[in-house]
Amino acid sequence: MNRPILVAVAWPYASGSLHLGHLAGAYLPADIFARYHRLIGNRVLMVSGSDGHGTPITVRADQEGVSPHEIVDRYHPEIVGYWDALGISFDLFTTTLTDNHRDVTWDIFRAHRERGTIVEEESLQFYDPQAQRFLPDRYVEGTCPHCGYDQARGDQCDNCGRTLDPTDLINPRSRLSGASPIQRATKHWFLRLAAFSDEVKAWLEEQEGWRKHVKNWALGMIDEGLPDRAITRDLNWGVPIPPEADTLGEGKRIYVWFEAVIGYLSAAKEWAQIQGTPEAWRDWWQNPEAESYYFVGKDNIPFHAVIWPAMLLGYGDHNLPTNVPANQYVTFKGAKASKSKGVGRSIGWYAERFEPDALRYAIASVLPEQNDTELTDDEIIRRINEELVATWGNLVNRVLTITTRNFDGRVPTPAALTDDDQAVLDAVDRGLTEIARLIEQVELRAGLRMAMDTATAVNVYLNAHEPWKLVTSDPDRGATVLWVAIAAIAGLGVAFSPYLPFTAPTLRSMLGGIDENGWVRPKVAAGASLGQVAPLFQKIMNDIPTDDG
RNA sequence: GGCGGCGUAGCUCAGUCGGUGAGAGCGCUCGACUCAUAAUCGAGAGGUCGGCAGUUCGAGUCUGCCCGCCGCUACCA
Repeated sequence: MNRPILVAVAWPYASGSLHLGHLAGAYLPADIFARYHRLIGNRVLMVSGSDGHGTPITVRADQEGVSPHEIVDRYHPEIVGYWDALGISFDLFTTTLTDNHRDVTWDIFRAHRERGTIVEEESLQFYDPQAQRFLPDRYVEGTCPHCGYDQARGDQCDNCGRTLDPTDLINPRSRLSGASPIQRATKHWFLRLAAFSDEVKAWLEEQEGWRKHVKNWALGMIDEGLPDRAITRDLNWGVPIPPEADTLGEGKRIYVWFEAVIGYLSAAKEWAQIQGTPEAWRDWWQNPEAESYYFVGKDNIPFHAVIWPAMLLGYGDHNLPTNVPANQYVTFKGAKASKSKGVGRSIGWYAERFEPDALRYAIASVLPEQNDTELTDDEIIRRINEELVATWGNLVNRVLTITTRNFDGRVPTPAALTDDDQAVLDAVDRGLTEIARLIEQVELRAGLRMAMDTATAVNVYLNAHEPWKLVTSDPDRGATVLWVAIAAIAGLGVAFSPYLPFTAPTLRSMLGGIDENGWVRPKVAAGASLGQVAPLFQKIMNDIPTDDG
């Protein structure tokens, strides 16, 4: 197999620290998927980057009295540090602040403008006459028409939770100056999404293997009708409008939702340039055999399952997503908990306290692929101690300890295999096949479960044949059983490797230096010297503060 | 309010096209084993599948209504 696989991962805002929800929602599943495909020999390109534009960044910059660029310069390296610490193996993790990204954005903008699907429209917007600025909805405050709350925002009432339009507010006022905002005409560029409704709908309907909530959501959105959507804003921070189209007046930029998704393409081009093969990106974007998978949270479904495909259709000659395996959310104490209870804890907090593979295991075993999933620190520790260490780590340790002690640190030489011996090896081979199928369907949690179940089968085999007794009562048989167990562990090591990339090479060297050789049970050579045996994972004792600590 | 998803054992979750007595992991109880990080293996207890009504020979699975949670609702992305 040698398929081109694009692994496109959501672009985090460079405006704050990421938490475990981000990791579980997008980055870890993307990495597991990418590592699997690399291992089976596919050409993987995994890209993302920090989103340098957008409201959260300008809000934070305003709060701190620094430039938005300073915010990005602070958080982008922190985010990159997470990926290094946890082995999230991007081929490129860039930002949206590059000239390359601007150029690609302009290219798509121009293509749509030429075909008439980006058009100029005039709209009325609130304007603060005192501050002399157009006001985003959330900068207009007033009294909620539904509940009477007097500090409702123009986009939503925080008291009753209803969605609002700024014109709904009673006695609207500007949050900047307190002045009464006036409605004033302003021109913006709009994307005419409706022009692509039929095409996107037909495409969505023929997609198979998509998650139910993703497909239904996207189709429902189309059935409700896709309105024209403004892609520029009255801002001074963002990708500029192409010069020939920058005719709407001062202080307008392309808004982040339009350009951020373009990052997948611009990052591929940037990667190709860095490689010194500037045309190489085409293999993932224009090769009809290429596949593309977009790992995002459920809040991002409309942008990846409807809007981005529409943008690509208008651009032409680029592949639409193969799948958008959007995850639900990880919740912490009902998602409403405070930082002190664990919600706001950064990935870095966990990365400093847990071995990376242990943390990856705990998160991968609760990936919210179907439902929101509740996760606590105690649950993470439980998964590591009761599952990872007890079943898999201990299996490796018990087998290699007996072997080292009785066979002079070498892989024993087996006699003829019995049916039981062959059966356990067959179970490992079947496990590899099944796990591969699950990973390709992006059912990563089930894949990991299957790997653990297979490890249990090997533990069962050991308990049934008791090699620790055979080594004295029937040494040939003992050698055979241990050889089988080592061969099984080698196969399991392959199955676990996309999930546990840090301990995968450690295990291979313990097993006598076997090579990585695709998604098959490796051959283990009798007589090979085993490496230094040590537990793959440490059990976590009570020295890590948990939710309540 | 509208749209979508979800609500299954103490906890975290599986249940494909409706069909033999509803599943897994962990926890719990009992037992086996003792090579191994007090790890492993086996057995058992534990569920009116959110509620009500309906379709059907038969529904966790389909339909309607209700309750609860999450997301979206186009100026957060």
